Amino acid sequence: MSSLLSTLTSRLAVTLGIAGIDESLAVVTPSADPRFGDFQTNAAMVAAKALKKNPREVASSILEHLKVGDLCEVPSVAGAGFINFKVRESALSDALNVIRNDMHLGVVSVEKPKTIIIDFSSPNVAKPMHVGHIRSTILGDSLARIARHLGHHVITDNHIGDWGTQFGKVIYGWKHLLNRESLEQAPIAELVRLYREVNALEENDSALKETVRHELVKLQQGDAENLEIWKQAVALSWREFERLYGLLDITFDERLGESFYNDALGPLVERLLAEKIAQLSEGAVCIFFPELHAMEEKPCLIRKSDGGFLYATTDLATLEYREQRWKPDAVWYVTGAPQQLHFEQVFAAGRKMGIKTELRHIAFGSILGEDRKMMKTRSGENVELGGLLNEAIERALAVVAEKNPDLPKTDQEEIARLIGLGAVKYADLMQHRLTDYVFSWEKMLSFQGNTAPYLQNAYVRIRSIFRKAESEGMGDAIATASSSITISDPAERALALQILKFGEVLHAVLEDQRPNLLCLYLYELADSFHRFYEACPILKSEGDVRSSRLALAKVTSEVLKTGLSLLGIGVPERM
RNA sequence: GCACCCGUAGCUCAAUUGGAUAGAGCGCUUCCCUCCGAAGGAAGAGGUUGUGAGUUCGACCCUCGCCGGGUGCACCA
Repeated sequence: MSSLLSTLTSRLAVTLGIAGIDESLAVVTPSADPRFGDFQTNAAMVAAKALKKNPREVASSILEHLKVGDLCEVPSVAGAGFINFKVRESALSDALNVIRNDMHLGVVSVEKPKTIIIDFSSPNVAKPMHVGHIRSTILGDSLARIARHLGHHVITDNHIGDWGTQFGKVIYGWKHLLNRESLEQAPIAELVRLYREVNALEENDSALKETVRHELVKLQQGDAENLEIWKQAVALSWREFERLYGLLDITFDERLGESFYNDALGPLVERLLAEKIAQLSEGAVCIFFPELHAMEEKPCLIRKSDGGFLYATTDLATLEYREQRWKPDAVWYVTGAPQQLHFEQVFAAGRKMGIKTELRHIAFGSILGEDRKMMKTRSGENVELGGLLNEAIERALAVVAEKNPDLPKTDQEEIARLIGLGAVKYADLMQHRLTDYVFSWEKMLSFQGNTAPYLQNAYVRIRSIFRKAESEGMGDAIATASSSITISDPAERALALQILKFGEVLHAVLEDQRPNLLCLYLYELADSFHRFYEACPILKSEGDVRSSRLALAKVTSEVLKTGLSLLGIGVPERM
């Protein structure tokens, strides 16, 4: 079923073809200002440039052949050569009635589904997840949800840091300083304690330093005891990670950490050397990019002079594994902007290895504290994610308890969970991902403005209308609300047009991996609804008008719920 | 030094292939609850989009030069 916009676009394309103009110029967009109609196309102006003709004349000649009378009022040429469309109310009603009965709410799946691997979150074992992981985790999850919703085949992979030099200290600490009880209660905290204590002891004790290093070497060589300790540390860390992912409602298809690729690193380096893709330089093995001007002096190191491997080595082995196992069309890495150079190197190296897959670094900015510096605790440490989420829920609970004290405690807690977690996620996703943003409890938990609670509340309010309708015996009105939507009032019209945009916005989000566009859309949808709600009485109207308005409210609530779910945010029925 | 990212209202941020008079929220000034949830709505003040050129019918967006902030740059991840 084609949407209003896509119908207009295809009609325009046909007309352009007749006029001898490139059909790819047939782009129709929602108008920026209602005074210019509902939709517009700039095709005439773009075409005029290529043809070296007067834009307005081109626009006029396009209109001579364009047949859209069934959908719009007579299109007009305006300004420098814009063509404006004002949709007929009947066409608007028709389009909305189609969407209302469409379980995908007007969202059309992509024509050619891709296999997309999304690599995100990636915490380090034996360390707590902290604010630094928030954006990767939330952004990656949302992109995965949206890509799936549009019909892509998505594989989410949590490439955790489960192998590294920190294990020398952890293992030594485990053997000599372990507190079993603490380990049971708060495993990661105990592992961190071990790491720190050994680190401090090492400072002035070179003999100990050597012992600790030896523990790491034993682990790398496969020593049974050390391997067992390592396995337990990984398992215990996972236990805590999963608890957080469960709270956030985030799941992964794969959890292939760095250690999974250990055995592949040596052979990979040897092969790249043999194939002359890599070479020895100052004792290390590097891949050089003399053909890439910006990276002439930025080689990718894949083996240290002491024989150890690096981050890039694991990434290349991982990439190769993914290529062989899934043959993906794209691999997306959701990590911070500072890692840009690293990924440019890995991608360039990958291309030298013959990998054609679309590789994208989905970079994002930092979360700042109120002081506009990287967010830290007062003592200068990373803010732990678990504590942050708990605080969000507690703060939300305080608000819910105050605004709605009559609700049962368990309901309040459930609502607070949805609001608190939604607030944290939304505050992150609503920002353009590349900009740094200032973390503010007050702003994200406010019920006013562009926040998750505001959107959740818009949904709740609609649900409340339906509860009221039922309690007042308007069951028949609800039943007939599925019969037909009729648009007449300007506020209804604005809401209807906004609802119809849902089908387009998700594609735009995925184009640049920017969920903030979906946030903006949902905020504008809630805004349109509130204006409609003010201007158009629903339950106080009667007959067809009432059932039409109920239906309009219903679709709005469904789009809100679906849209929020694609951001990983749930909605309560009341709050 | 080189590379990348960012400079938009007092503050926090948007702006749909380069489109029409650059939009929201917070804060500030006024209004609107005998009326479906005021957790809302209506109206107002607030801008040389860091800066100087260039390309274009048209530039927050593209090109070049400056200024300011952030990040990264051979054996950490």
